[in-house]
Amino acid sequence: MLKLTLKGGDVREAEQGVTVDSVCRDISMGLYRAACAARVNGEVADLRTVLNEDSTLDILTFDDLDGKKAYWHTTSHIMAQAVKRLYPQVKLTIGPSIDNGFYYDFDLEDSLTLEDLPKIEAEMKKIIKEALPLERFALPKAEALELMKDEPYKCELIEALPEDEEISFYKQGDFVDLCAGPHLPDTGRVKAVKLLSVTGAYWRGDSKNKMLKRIYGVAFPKASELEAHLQQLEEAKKRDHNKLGRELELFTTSDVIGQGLPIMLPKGARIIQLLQRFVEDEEQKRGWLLTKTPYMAKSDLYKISGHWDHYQDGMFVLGDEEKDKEVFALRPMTCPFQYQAYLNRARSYRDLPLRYNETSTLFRNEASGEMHGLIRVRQFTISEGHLMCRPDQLEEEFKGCLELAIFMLKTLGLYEDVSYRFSQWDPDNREKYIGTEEQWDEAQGIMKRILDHLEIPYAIGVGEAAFYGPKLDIQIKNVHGKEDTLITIQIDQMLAEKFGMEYTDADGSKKNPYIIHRTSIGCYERTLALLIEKYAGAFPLWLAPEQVRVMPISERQADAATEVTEQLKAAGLRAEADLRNEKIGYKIREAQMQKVPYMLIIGDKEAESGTVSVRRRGENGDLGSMSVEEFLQKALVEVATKAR
RNA sequence: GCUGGUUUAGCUCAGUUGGUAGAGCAGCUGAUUUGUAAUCAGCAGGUCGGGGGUUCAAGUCCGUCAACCAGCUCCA
Repeated sequence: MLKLTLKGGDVREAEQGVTVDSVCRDISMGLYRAACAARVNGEVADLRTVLNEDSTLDILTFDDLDGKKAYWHTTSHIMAQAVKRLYPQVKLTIGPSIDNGFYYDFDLEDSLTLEDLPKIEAEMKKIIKEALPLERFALPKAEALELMKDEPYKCELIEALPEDEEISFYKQGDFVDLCAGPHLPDTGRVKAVKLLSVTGAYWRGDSKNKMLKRIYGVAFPKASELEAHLQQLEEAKKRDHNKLGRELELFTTSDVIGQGLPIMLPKGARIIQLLQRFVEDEEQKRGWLLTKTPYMAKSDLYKISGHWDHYQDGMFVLGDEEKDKEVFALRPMTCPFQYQAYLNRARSYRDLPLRYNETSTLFRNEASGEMHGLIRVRQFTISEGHLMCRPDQLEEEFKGCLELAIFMLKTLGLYEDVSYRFSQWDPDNREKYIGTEEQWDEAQGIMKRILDHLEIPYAIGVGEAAFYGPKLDIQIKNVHGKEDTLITIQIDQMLAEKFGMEYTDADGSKKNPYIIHRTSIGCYERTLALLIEKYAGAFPLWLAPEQVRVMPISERQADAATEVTEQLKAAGLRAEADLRNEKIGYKIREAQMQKVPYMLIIGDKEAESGTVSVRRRGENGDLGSMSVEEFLQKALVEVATKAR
């Protein structure tokens, strides 16, 4: 008999050679039906796994991440089988599970559009109904290649595996796929499936390769869960900054201005102004010195910095090197400009650290397909800064930059939504970077020590570094789950040397300072986009473009309403009066839709007594009546504390 | 840049086999003077994304360019 130690420490006895699946059945039929995979001695495995020794056994259901992965991965195989049945000439590639479902990439000459998805879904339902068992088998490499001889992409994958490796396959009915697993025991375990979209994707993620057709989908054990998930996707769409930001008249775009060049409307511009003032004031408190540097420079500058060789595709170049005496380029980064400020005079070790900040507008010639709302644009304004320091100051200064970024994120309410990425270079892609291997090892070593010392939990992003150095990127996901960099802090020990930036040390020797590139709040456009989604357009009072809407019940109270509005404005609140002869319910509805935080309602009673009836955005009843002064105090405190 | 989709009034959308554009909301005007999420009536608003082509005739069919959306690649 075998001893199986279950989750929670229970020990069960079982026959030698029992499958995990039958252990599940012994435990309970409910668990048997819910099981997706198992963790056997710490390794994720199929439910068909045969147990021959004493083991720890953890049954994974759809509620476990690895269970979910097996479920979705199996669904992707079902989809591949369905596509293969409908389009026998299709060539299979890969089909993994992802964070929120699965996809499979196909090489198919026929066009494949959204309209084809229901047909594929129907075929998948047939396969599910057939409840085909998924059977695993392994072959030596030569036989694996023979088996997959009609699948060129599979052969390419097999070729890349070690010579002596046993290559695993999964078979369901007439469909066989190269796959490491694990999988559900049979296709009948999948219940509610929905195919969501069909898009293009490069083979092996390389734009030089052929573009394949990718189908995304999702599946759940219960139809109601699928329904809820689709509902959630719909809700997310409503928060999408690109939709909401336009509806709330924060920004717009224009065909004749061009892609990636949003127009900030008064409300959006106001929010950015508020953020900018807040950031600049906070930076000043923390010892940062504001610079104002030009938006463009001669190519000479970019040749020194390395941008000309490593970033030219990303720059807007004015003029032609062949024909023109001088060629200019709009700046894609602030670094080389602020370095010129450093170079203004000789620096002593006593001058360091020197912290330069700038509200810096940058221009990057992104490829046409990359632009997206306010997240990815061609012109943006960033709270950029460069800090020159001595080696002994590096960690403390890095920490200061990080603390500033965290302070900003916490104030905005975004801190709980971010994660850290330690972005390193890719040694196999040398032409992307300047500097030597030794310099990279050193810079990354320093950053690693600092991050570990500060106990920053990070993921590593290979190949995500800037061309001049490693980065700590603070990542955030948008409402659709897509991740972007919000804030970045970088250590650079290469550009100071290129620019001849030095300081005289205590012993009289000349040294290159370390440079920290950093942003404190990120670029304002992207940060605004994330804020719109975070708050669904209902900004905290201190950031709301319109903070108070004053509404008289009838024309009789118009003067009182005007007076109250003026009083609020004089105290610094952004207040507007709605003096139209409309029903009060109508006015409230409009203010609610525009997400105005406070509505002040004035009837005869209020007008006489100098009070207002206060209503808070999103709430059904009024907070009650209070004097104008009382409201003002309350609101000003809320603004001052940046309450959320 | 690549794959697919979309583009009709300020917004959300109708528009039949190709036969010469419609609704609701918003806007304007008037009436209503209103107590908590849509008061009533009228008016105005469109080179159907731009520019070509096919046709007796194009919102509708076919190129092309642009913008927007999803994804890939790239990136703050």
